[in-house]
Amino acid sequence: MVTTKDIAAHLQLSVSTVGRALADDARISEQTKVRVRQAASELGYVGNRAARMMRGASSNVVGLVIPDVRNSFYSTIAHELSAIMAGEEYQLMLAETFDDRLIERRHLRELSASHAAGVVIAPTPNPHGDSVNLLRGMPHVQLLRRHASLGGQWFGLDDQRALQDATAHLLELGHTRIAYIGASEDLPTGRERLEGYTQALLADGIPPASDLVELGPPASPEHAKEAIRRLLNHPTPPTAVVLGSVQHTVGLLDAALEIGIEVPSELSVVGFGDQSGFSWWGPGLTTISLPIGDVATSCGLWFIRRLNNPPAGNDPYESVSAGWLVPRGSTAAPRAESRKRSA
Amino acid sequence: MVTTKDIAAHLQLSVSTVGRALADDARISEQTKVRVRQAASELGYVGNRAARMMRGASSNVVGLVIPDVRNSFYSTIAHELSAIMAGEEYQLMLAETFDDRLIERRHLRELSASHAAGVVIAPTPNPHGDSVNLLRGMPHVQLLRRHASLGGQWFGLDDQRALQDATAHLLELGHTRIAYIGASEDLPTGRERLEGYTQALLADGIPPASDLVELGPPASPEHAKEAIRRLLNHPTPPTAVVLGSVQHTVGLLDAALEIGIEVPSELSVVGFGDQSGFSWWGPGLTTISLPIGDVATSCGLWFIRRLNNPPAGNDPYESVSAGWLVPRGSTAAPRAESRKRSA
DNA sequence: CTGAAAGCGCTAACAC
DNA sequence: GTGTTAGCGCTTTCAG
Repeated sequence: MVTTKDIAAHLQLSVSTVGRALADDARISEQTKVRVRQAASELGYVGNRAARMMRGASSNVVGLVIPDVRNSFYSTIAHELSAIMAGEEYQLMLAETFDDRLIERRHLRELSASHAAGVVIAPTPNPHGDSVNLLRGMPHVQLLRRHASLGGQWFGLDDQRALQDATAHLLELGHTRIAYIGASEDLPTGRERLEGYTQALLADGIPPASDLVELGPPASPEHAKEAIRRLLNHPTPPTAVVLGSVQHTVGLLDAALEIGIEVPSELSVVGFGDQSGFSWWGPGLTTISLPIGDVATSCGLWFIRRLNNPPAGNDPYESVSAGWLVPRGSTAAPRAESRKRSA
Repeated sequence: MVTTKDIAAHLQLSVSTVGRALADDARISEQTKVRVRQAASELGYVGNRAARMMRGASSNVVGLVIPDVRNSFYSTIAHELSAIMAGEEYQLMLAETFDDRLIERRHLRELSASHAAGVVIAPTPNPHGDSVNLLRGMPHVQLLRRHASLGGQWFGLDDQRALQDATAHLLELGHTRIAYIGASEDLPTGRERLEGYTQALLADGIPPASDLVELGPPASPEHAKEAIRRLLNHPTPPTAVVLGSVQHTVGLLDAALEIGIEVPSELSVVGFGDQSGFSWWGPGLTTISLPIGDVATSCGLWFIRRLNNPPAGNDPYESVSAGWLVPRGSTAAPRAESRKRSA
């Protein structure tokens, strides 16, 4: 291992001069700087981060704290951030929480103990008080999900508008009994999405019916499977359903094939997010496509800049990206019989 | 930050005694150890890893070097490893190579410079000499892919058998003109898979035809799209196709819908791997399901054990897991006309 | 059994 | 402009 000492000996200089030259200190002559830099690259000098960290510097590690990387939303995010970080000499630490606030806390402790340069986090529904404190001590930004206690820096989606558009699409087709299966309200995104669904109905003068709303854990396809069974056993079943999470969409698509629901004649379906395979399903899934990759990229670039030149204050910053409806075959006007029945 | 010095002061001991007690040194009395341990936990002492690293210790970081985490194979692996590592006080560093050996080298340099505890790697087709040397200096294990120069520790799939089984399934149905679209031969897994395909044909007395084999970059769905067009424009087109990579499978499924290929009547298809959505596609995709999660788990557990008690030698260790055929609707006997034509 | 002291590589105060 | 020195928290001689 080549150290500053080696360079100093090689050039008959003191370690401090070498250190200063490498740090581009104003007090060092240009000539010396050049000599030092050259010697450093010749000898293959690589700064010892452990030593720097002992002097209070932070590491080049950025933590990515997310529920589950198998979810295509989060693997896309991991990919985009990893690519950006690698280009900027940062390393990405992967930390999965499974929506468990204690696991989340453990990861944040670990990141804090290792003097992480920063944290990008999609928080659990209700982060632990310790987690809030730990994050206060590290530069961080929230992604997709947000929790007021974790500060005002956030990059996310317009969740309300996404569901509003999805629901409006079904209303335009003539549906009136529209069900919603989505993430529970303890998640901020869950609240927003439910609100979008509700608002769209109200805008059309349709009172939201609580027996058409099925909320559950966002990471569970099973919830959607059970929910759709319940909904279809209803005396006057819905003629359409809107999904409020990727995993619920996956669950519903599986269930529809298992049960043998006829889409769109028996039931129209609007999915959430657009991943490989949604276009293959049955007549093609009409869905809300969301620019996850772009959100992650913006977030990554913004965060890097912040890490490289830390701002004095901690001004809130929000970025909201909108999705768009991708019409495919899974939505159609309700059958006459259904319309009559629901009238 | 609580240090050993603080504990020493608190207990009227020297730092060395505290350090030794925490390291469970034999020379320290049991009583002192107990006192020290108690004080440590009371004061909330957390060892400073930077300081330890300066003394030559390695970090608790395990690098995961893979082509692209958006690929479901690799996101599954990232997930399983991350879960195992978190439980053992290790942290998982995500490093994507995009099958570029220079990016791979950069990641390995970074991991080496940060004294990573170890590396789990799915190597690029032909790793750089520097990468080989860097890995020699770190505990490591190869996953899925293997390269002889990177040592004999490897966890992977029985690639040859997977393709042999897939091809045999089509032969049993009566196909004789069976095409193969898969990863290029510079990838060890690519060679194995092609070999499996070839062997199955030979076992049935059918000479492999080079114009039915389409090799290309494994991460590119586009390659499969172009390949299937070429194959179908053939004067005597194949009646069936076997895929030799997940991305090629995705590409082919997309292309089949775009072009409007009738599956299985016009073309039988056997996919590679089984991910969410494959069962939705058309009549359901017959495919080779592969136990990626299990392979990753075994690999993770084995590697952790190795990190915790490093063995004297570096004996080779190989673990091969087999996949299995999942028959669905995308394969059927060839049409009489096809059979006649190819006869 | 325990303590004192040195040193890992780097940076920052303090000289000149 | 450059050199000297001290110290970050820990482990590890070397003394007792």
